[in-house]
Amino acid sequence: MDEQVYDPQAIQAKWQPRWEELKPFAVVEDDADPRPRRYMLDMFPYPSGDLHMGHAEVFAIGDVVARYWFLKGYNVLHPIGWDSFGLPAENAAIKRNAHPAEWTYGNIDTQAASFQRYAISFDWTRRLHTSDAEYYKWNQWLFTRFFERGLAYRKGGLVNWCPNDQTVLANEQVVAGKCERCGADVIRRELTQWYFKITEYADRLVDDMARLEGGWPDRVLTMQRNWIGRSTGADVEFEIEGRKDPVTVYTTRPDTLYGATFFVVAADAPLAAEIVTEEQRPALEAYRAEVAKLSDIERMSTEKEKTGVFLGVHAINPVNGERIPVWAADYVLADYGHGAIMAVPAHDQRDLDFALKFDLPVKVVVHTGMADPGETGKATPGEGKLVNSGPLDGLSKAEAIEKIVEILAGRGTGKATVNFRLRDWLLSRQRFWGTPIPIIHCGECGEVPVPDKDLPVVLPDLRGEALAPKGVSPLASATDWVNVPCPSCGGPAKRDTDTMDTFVDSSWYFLRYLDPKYDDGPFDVAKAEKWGPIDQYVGGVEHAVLHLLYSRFFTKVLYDMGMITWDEPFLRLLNQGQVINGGKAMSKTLGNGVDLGVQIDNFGVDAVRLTMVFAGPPEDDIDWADVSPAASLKFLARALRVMTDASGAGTDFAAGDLELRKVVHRTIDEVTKLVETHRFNVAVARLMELTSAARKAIDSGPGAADPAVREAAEALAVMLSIVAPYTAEEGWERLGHQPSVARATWPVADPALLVQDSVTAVVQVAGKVRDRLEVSPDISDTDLEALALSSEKVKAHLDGAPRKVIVRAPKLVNIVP
RNA sequence: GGGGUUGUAGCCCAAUUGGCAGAGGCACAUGACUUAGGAUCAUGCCAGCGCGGGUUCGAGUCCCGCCAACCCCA
Repeated sequence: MDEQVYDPQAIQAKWQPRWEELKPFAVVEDDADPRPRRYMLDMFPYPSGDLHMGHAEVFAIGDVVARYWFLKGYNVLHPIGWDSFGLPAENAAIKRNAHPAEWTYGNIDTQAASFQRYAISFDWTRRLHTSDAEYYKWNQWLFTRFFERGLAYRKGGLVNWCPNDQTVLANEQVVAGKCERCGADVIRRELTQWYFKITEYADRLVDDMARLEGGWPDRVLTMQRNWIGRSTGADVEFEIEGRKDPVTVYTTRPDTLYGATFFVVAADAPLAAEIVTEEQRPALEAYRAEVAKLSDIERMSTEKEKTGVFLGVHAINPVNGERIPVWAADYVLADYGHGAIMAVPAHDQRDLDFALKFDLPVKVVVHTGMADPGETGKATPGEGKLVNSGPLDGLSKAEAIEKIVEILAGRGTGKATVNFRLRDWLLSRQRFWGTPIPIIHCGECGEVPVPDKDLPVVLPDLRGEALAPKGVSPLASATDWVNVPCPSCGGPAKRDTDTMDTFVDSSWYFLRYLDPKYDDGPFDVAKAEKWGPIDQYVGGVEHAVLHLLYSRFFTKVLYDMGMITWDEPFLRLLNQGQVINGGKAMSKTLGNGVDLGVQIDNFGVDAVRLTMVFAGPPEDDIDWADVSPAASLKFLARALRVMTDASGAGTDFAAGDLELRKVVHRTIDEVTKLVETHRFNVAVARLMELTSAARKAIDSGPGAADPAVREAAEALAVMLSIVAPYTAEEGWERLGHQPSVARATWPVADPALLVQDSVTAVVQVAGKVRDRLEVSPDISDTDLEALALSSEKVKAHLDGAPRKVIVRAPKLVNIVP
């Protein structure tokens, strides 16, 4: 019987074109539509070639949620687009002597075709690409608004520089001292760059995370909190001998001020060069050259041997007037706090390491009960009573902090303050394939934004060798493009030649989806009010601090601009795991990659999707060596056979076999709860049980004609469609329904069919099961106890009257002899 | 070094949130149907829950300590 043979490729070929006609997921924007709205968003892909196993997992998981919502009757927005600016396109263009757009849009077309085949429930009419001028025009428009609000500014300073990619990087893009993208060691360079003032939002970014509790994974919230790194402490002013103005340091431990025995300035801070004596200057210069080669991570590592140079001057401890030597060192960072610290070696390990290395005094001011740090080499950062600290003696840490801040404030030499680890977002890049920064530099007028009417500033047509990295932006070589009249005075001026970090593109794309052709602004404000914020966001945990932090920042700025009424973009976040192979991440170099296309050719789209969903909890990694798409295929064949066999069954469900009906409704009830709580793997297991129950009913129960068999098959088709849409659609048709199953209604369990006639009560004696009793589900504790105590099997284990009987009707009795 | 997550059959994973350790799948074994089986169907096998304590009538579940793996931060 041919129709019984399950041929996934044939079913795909049959349904894919039908769906393209039916467009079951196109959103109808109709204000009269009474259905509640839901916005489902997958992190959009970078077009680096065809889709791979990682994409297959995220999008399969996101699609389960989206399709579930469609079937539950929500008006669902589920869009797709491409994060299509970025370095790989540029590198490919250099290699092939081509334009980055060729590689980019070629890959996008490939991925789009794969998505169609993979049957994700996208509304294709909202497709966008961030490398389209009609998209990046609005990056420029937003940049201009940020500039006007003082949130985009240019400053000189030490920046992270990737010598391989020949561009600067944001702090977030430097991982363990290496370029996040290419792995090269990042070095520090002094450059003038554009920044977004994300630090102005640091407090709100921390505080508002309280509202995300429960909706976001805790670990992501923790990672963002750590990244922002809010700490409370104090600014303290120290006089430096020979310098007019005092120098401010930030400390989280102002209570230990009496224990400060030396003073450290970041070697690369301007202050070091300013105050160093002429004798010591050559030593400092040599030292600075060494330090420049190190990353922040290396500099702050507690493992690293401490280095430093005495600057030849002394500072005055403001509370006790002690003269303490001033050193330059690399373990203090120029851009954290004020680039200088008071060193308290007794109670800070790094300060202690430094003191021991250079033979500086160690003075204990907190009595912690631990051995003298000067002897042991172990600092005592814990709490205790203050000692050797004048007016602070005898106080606890909290009391001492309060008191010292009061004393300092009274003298005008210090104050309580909050400090952040978060730095401003360095957004300019010296590369081509990105959004040009819409600023014109004029000798007379300074930085002049390109007027809105002249946007977009379109990229000049550069290709091949012209894009090769050379330390300045390739845009600088496009002379015709660079030289423009100043919009303000009309005099000769030059365009800014840097492009924006591509994280700008992804910081607001979810708003552009609402109407990607919208021409009166970056997005339609009315639609943002209707659809936003995103109800469910799905993507990888690797974006825990980068993309998710930037998007939150943009959302808050847009809120402040009055363009949206919500100030957190993503209400719920699901981080799916990675697909690995043999315990290791799939990679080209390891040669352990698994080709998605080959898997689909062998097992079909549905089997691959099912494998992804069934492998385990969505947030866990999937080891491809542990799963079996062949087994998934087998199940789908069984399911389709059940749906086929049920096609002749009766339609009067109420007349169906009661036992099977109960299974059906219990399954509906459980699967619904499991999908709601994202336990998709368990939901699939329940569908497998339902399939087996229906199979048994057909073969050795009431038979294929029983209406309960149809009820089971139809519930199966609808519920299975969120994971395996092709198989479900084919089954739905064989059951005599019009396509598409995507427009069906999620089944509802009948409460009357969920109640059980009897349950098994377990009777334990001293915790050991001695008997099982079939009892009514609403038996009383007293009745159940009596029943249990009269059991012969129980009596056999009892010697006289029990000491205690615990009854949990209707499930359990435990008798303590 | 600090913080977090996880640890249940040979393997991937469940367990109504304190109540019979097993739902589903893989692998394996046996049988049925078969020219055949790497198809299909049926049946079966396998752990006492990472280790050690504690609370409790009762602990995979709660508490403490330890070990291991992974992830963040240093």
